[in-house]
Amino acid sequence: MDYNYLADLLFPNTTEAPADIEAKYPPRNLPEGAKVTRFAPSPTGFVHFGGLFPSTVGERLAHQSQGIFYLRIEDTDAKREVEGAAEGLITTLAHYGINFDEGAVLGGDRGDYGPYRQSQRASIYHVYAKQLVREGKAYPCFCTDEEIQTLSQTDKKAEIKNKDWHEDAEAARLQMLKQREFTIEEVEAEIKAGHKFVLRILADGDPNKKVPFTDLIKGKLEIPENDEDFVLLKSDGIPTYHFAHAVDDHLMGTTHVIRGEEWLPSLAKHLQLFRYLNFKLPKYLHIAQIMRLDENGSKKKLSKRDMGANMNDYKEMGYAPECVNEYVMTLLNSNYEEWHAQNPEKPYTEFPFSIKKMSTSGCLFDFKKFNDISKNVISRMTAEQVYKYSLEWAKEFDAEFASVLENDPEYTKAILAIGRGGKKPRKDLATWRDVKDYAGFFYDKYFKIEQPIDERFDSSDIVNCLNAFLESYDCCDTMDVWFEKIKTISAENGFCADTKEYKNNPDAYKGSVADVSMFLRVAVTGKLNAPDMYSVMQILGKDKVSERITSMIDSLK
RNA sequence: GGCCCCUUGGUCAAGCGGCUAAGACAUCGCCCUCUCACGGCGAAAACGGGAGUUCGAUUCUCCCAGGGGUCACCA
Repeated sequence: MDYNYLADLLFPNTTEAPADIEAKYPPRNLPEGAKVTRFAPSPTGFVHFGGLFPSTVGERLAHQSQGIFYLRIEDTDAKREVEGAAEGLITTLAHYGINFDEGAVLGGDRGDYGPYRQSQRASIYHVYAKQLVREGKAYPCFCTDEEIQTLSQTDKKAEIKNKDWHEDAEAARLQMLKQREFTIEEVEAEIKAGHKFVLRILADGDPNKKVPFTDLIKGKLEIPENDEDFVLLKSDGIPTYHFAHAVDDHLMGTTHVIRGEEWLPSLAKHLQLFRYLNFKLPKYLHIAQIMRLDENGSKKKLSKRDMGANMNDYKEMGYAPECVNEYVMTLLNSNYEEWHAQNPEKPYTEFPFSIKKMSTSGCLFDFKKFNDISKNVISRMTAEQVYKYSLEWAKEFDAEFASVLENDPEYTKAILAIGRGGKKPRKDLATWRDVKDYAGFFYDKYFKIEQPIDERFDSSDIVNCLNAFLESYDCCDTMDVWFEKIKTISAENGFCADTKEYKNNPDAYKGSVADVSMFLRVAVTGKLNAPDMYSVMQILGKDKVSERITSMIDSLK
């Protein structure tokens, strides 16, 4: 077989040699040990939670080593591509602080190792494809899609759990193997007839032979050699993931390939390809998948459509991006939480991220844990920050609330400052959406009696206590004086002023000072639970406090 | 079904041949307390099973089981 002739037949317009391409992609001038990593999504939708892991790892590894982190768009499948998805991915990633040194950015590409969109690199792949044909390592296959589908029954594979499937697949493989035997004349005839072909690798592996391989996360693995003549170039001349991965990561100088562990089964193909192409193999990090629980209680890979998968949803739910980062970091490096506890003020980017600390097994997404982290992050913010972020959120998702918030910024900030800034800050907010529930009662627009006063109390007693409070209330009182007055009112109306005493002897009283406080709380906030009443009243102001208490009294008469 | 990966409390996980097997979240008590939140103290809760190596296995090896992933001209 004259492979050179075959190569020219298949790629008549490809004139460059691999060496010509290599010259355009010189080694990067980086310090010793610098890592070059990339995030390489296909533009088929949004960034999902699972995608945040490899991108965060890549970003950390590169920037921690003064390396390069770039974005490559794997748009090799026009059928699945979603209009505007690439731009959406870039925007979302930026929202989570994932910034790229090179690659696809809004409005074009940046960097000397592009193009960074695979659809624009067809001619480059063809150079290497042609080279493989010349060396007898790849061959054209003229089988149609339908033929292969029928043979392998892939559309029925869900039902075929037994050996049938295996046999069908084997039959398909043998059929395809025949393609290996085509003569030059036959290929020439097919080409002349205008038939399309896919380019397949001529696999030389024996799956019974295992090659040792070390993954930086998984450790030592045994990979069976590849014997599948997988597709390099689709019939439209665009490469498959496998081929594009090898060519691009080689040319772009990727030192560490970071991807999900679902790629492990096809690693054998990649090892073979790098060997065929004579490329230096990069290091690999196969990250364990994020899981979710299905309705039967078993773990499944978290995928699109799943609750919590779409990162754009987090914005709407009101989660701050730094909360998401924190959670991702705790899952990525188990010692992150400890470090953060010791360095509460430092951003996560100062944490010494370590590959060794990455888990080998998939974890479940835990909203409870995530919310806890979120509460901690927000509790450390200033009232000013909380105001800014919650207003930003409200402007986008709750315009009415936004206008209420910014109607009197100082008032809102005073509210948000309650219990904030001390050693033991309140942790009421996990999301910006929570602000409305937490502090809505401060605004007349949202104030209503949500939880009534316990029915076991006599309304005349309640009215008496509230009236007594109104008479004695002085907004200039200190907290101590304020509370002493409530105690006095309690005692005068048959409620125990001392809660301990009340506990010891509950039958001697109508209730305790805690109950009297509850009357006030419901009257003023409409709720059974609220932040410190003294602070609430201070911020609300005497007029508003009086108005609400009076209103409660009227409703009880 | 073949192949590959994974397996410590409900969840995330320390551990890397000898420990009363950390810690965090969640749960449940108690304390603090005007409620809630915070904070403090405490409780309950785990090495999937079986062989082997070894004086000694959560830790090393093998087998099994369970879970997950993958088997496209998708990535």
